[in-house]
Amino acid sequence: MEHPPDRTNQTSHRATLRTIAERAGVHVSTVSRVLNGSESEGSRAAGASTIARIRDIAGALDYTPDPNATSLRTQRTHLLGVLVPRLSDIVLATIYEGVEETAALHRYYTFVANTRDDPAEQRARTEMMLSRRVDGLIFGDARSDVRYVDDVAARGIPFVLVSRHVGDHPAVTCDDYAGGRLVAEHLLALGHERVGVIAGEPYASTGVDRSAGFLDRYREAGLEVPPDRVAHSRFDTAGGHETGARLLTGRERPTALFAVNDFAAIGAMGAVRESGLRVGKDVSVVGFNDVPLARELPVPLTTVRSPMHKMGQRSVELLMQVLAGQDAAPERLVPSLHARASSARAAD
Amino acid sequence: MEHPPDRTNQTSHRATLRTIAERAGVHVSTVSRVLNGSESEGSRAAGASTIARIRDIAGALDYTPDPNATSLRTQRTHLLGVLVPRLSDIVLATIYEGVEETAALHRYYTFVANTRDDPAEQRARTEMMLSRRVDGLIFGDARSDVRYVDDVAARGIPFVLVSRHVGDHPAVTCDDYAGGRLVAEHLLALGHERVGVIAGEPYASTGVDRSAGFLDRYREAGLEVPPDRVAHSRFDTAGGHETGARLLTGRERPTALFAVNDFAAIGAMGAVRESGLRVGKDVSVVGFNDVPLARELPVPLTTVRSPMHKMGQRSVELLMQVLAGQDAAPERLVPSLHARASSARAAD
DNA sequence: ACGTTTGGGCCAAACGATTGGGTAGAGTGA
DNA sequence: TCACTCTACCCAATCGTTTGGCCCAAACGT
Repeated sequence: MEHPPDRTNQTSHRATLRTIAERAGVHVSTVSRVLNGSESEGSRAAGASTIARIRDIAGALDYTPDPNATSLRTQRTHLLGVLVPRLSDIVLATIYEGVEETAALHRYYTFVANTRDDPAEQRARTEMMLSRRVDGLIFGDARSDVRYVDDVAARGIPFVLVSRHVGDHPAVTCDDYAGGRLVAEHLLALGHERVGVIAGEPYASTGVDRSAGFLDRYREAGLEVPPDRVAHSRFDTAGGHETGARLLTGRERPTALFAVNDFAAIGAMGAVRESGLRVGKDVSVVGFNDVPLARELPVPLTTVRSPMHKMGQRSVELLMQVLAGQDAAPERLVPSLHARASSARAAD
Repeated sequence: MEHPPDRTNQTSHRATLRTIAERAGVHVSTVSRVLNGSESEGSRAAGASTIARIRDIAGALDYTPDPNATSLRTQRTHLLGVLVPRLSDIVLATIYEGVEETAALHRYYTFVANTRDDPAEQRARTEMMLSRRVDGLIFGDARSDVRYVDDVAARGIPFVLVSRHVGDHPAVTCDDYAGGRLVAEHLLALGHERVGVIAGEPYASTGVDRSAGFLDRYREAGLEVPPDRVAHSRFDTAGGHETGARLLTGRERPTALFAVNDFAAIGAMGAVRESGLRVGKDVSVVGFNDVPLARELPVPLTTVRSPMHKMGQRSVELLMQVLAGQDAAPERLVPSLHARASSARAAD
């Protein structure tokens, strides 16, 4: 089972334009024009029979152009860089699925890298991507405090944001503010007056907007949520657990918790259980994103569905516009609330 | 906020070997040799002062070599292709995190694509990767029924498998068989005699090995699990739910369910609840992988931890060996069981 | 019959880096 | 002094494509 030390047979009989040109008895530039499609170019380059011959030969040899040679010549790589906090977060993974799929449709390939929301990593990974000469970037990890993307913009590098927005760079997000309001609406309708918010990281527009929408709606209902019932947190289960536990220990225990992320919500459910309370009976819990397992939990989770896959798609399409030199308006996609057993009428 | 229609300023003053050569007053080949490190080459190419001068200039211009030009010349891209069933599966996402991280360490970049376990997609995506001239491939989606990887091997393309194994291609997996035995051991110790297995897809070695280990251990204990208590399933929550529900409706209801995947286990928990039973009281549920949220669930899930991140790492290292022409032995990493509230002593 | 178009190509210069050969001059040994 | 070896470079081909020109012959208009 020794592997061949060199890959000669892999590369040696890879067809190139030259191979085809020789076989067809025409010049390599003719082959290039014919194969490059663009109809008009092709048919101006050769007669119908020559075109057919070239196409046949290319097919038989299953020729694929060498992307390195192409990129070298054209100075565009058809490569996109995607930065996310972490891919093991289902939300980002799903967004990325949309990105990858759509990019492939446009014959683009994507690199993706985790930055852990760490500004140094963000910077480093971006430079790595640029050194690979990507045509454009998609940031899923924009921070409102460390505005690295401003620098990137200043350098004239084409990019879009996804999931989070910052400044007025082109971005595709969920309408998080509206989503937050939906949750408030829901909990108000169920009669919850004392509520807590697990608000996520302060530098991410997702958490910030969701909380803002929620708090605004409560304020409009005449029920200002006091600051000690709004706590920042990490976006994962552990973060939700801690923060949830903290919110539950106040003098007046809230009857409902809104976590700006499903995983934080699951953590919060853990905290509720640990306090000897029942989710959906003693304390309602609402999440955000509607990840697939939300509905499968022992107590199914009420949550706001955000169109993650679609956000990925749209972000690529937006980037295509930017690459074409058009300018691109921010987009916010509309969320919808899905009520399940984790939220119920207030008990008190 | 118009974007510049062309990216002249992005590319125009990108330093090349020539820029540096001119500034330094030497030939471009000299610059190449100096910058290419390799010590011996470098110092044979130029005198100490020239070397310093070149290095300085390159630094000042922050030169990075054009990977397309390099690849065109050297016929190697420093690119790796990674195929997974889907990235929104935390397990694969975590493996990929390990891959990406380790690849970056070796100055390789990775493309990743979802194949949904669909043979046609697998084939198509592989060809896409190859048309991008990747140096090697990592398959996280090998199927034991449609042996596409055999073809890939036959073409002499360097690759390794991760997560699943098939044939005797180089693979990095968890010792799934041992993991299955661990679960059996655990449930036997708790006195469970009637057990059901949610066995995953029949074409994935993960599920197959985990079930086999489990069933073998039960058999050794003199408790053969009847075939109607072993059911294939998809790996996601929905799959676990369905299959769990089916297993629970047999005449003699099992007192424990082993799902070969945490998400299937969560689905099974949903099914248990739906049958009016309590997880960890009436029915024990055990999963596999120990994804982070397993311990945060309302009823924390007993599960087997598989070193997902590490599998990703090791797979890259194995591929590096293959690329170096050495041959590479399969690896199986050892799993460990983590008992939590979802499994308890048998009730009957 | 003669200029002009057009169909059907060919030519060659890039793109940026690598690498197997030179080669001029300085130093060395005999 | 001569042959020789280093040292420190330079030369040029090459990887596979793209693309602005150029060119020849046939057809066409008048």
